[in-house]
Amino acid sequence: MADLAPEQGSKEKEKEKERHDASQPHLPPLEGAVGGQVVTRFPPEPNGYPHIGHAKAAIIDEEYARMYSGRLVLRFDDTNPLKERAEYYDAIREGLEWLGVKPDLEKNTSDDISLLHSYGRKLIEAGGAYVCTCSTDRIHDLRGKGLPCECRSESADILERTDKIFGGSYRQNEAIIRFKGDMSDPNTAMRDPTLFRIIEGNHPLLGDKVTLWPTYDFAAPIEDSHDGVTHAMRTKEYELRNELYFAILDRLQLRKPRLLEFSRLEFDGLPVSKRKITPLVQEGILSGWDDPRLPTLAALRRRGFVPQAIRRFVLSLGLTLADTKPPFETLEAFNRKIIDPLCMRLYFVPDPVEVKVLNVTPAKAVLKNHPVLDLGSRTVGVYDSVYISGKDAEGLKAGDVLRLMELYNIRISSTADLKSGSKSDPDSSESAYSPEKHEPREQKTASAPSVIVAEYAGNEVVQSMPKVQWVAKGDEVPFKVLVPKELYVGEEYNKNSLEVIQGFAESFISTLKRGTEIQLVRFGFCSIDSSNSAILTHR
RNA sequence: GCUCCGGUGGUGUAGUCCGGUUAAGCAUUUCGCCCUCUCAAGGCGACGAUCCCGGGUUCAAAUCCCGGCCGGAGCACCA
Repeated sequence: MADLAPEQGSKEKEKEKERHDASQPHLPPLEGAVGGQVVTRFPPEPNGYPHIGHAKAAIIDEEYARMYSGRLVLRFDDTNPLKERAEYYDAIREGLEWLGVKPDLEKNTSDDISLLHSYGRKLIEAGGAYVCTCSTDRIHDLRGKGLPCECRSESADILERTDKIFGGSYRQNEAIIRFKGDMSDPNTAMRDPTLFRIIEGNHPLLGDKVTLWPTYDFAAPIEDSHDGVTHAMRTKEYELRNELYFAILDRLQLRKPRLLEFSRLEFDGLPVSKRKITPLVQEGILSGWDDPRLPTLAALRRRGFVPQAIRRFVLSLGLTLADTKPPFETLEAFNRKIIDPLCMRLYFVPDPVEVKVLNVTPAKAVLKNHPVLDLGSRTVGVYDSVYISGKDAEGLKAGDVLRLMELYNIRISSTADLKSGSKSDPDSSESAYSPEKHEPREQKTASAPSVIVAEYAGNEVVQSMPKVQWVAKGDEVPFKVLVPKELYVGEEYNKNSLEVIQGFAESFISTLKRGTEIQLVRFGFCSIDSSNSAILTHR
């Protein structure tokens, strides 16, 4: 209700307010933070699609920047031409935009390549680094033993070597620049780590003009310092490199940001690693990087998660070093609460079974799109037959009474077909539609009756009466719901990671746009994926 | 192997720095009840942790100290 920031759009203000609502999970205070002067940074490497792990880092970075009215820098850490690709810069930008993370500045580490080079040269000149021409094996070996190599000594040709490496006279693998640390330091990150290496690749932004590339260890501290970052957050696997980070800045006499670590975010069964995902995408087992079984932002989005839920979820995790995998259900709970009031309710019957109702006159049912909120309604004509789900039909016996939601009550007269009707082949679909191409698994159906006969049993809503959703015969459209399961069970790809549930839905469903979030009554929340399919977001 | 970091109910966390005022707050899950023409949301409630273990310091320890156990990370010319 504050009357501040009059120039800001009120809609924008609302959004901002919502996002930082005090009643929602929030982060602890930042040590050493001064209002208006905090600068954080999100430094992804453009080497893949952004996932939930990126979301955690980006959201924390942004929350802190906003919390102290500071600034957020998005810096693409693109110092390895072998891995970066132009499409990934875009994918990351898109992901952030969707998340609602708005950087105040966007830049690339590669923009500063000459700055980085000059600091590299400066470091060598100050005796803080040297050119090493040893083989990778030898370096590895000596590092393990805690012993220095000849290149390290102050010997003669250091100037010559320096000119050579900056002048581009060395080829890939012939020389690197190493930090002069302590070869016997218990922290192996300090045993003369690599600061620059030669990569004769094609950088998406700089092409092949540059071949001497800084490593993350060198670029990160300098960039952070140079970008005015006051609080640099990274995941805890970098902890051992903090010492190096500060040592580099010390020797270069550059301002030191504060460093904070937090644990990585990953879900059980939902691997984030490219090693596990890429092959599945390439082999076509997954539909792409937005396959609903993936923890990528694109997948979460396609599956029906909203950014606000991801933000709340991430904030609820807090800043902790403990390595744990939070339950995916928690994310679902956040999402469910947010989307529930926005989702239209529709009827879908898996495994449809026809119910013919006697003694009834054709009716027009007006179905509410939401039980309590005013989201409008739709009208469905019912002659005398409807479909209900196989599961609801299963236990019925003559005399049972149930309510077809928002229609009328029926009393079962006969389920005779149940017994005579095939106990046979559970995989043969008794419905007219046929499954499309590669469906991993068909919904298994116990012997379902083909037609149940019932009679009209009044229209009174009785609290205790079972209520089931239905689809009018004649109004039905074949519909399938993709149910994403764990992609990996342990180290193994889960062959049943995508279940496909077939059924009938109201024809109205096919008018919905892709990406529309709905709730299939007594089934779950779903994101419309095509005119005849949806993805289960969660129950 | 060496070094570093973690270890609070089924799960994720708050509290730990500045020891007592909560023998442990919140969320999620599960289970009840209420509401309800959904197995959703909402409301209420319940179950559930001797705060990894063992010592020590103290009138008092989840909180401090020591030892151990378990888990993770790093030891790349990746980030």
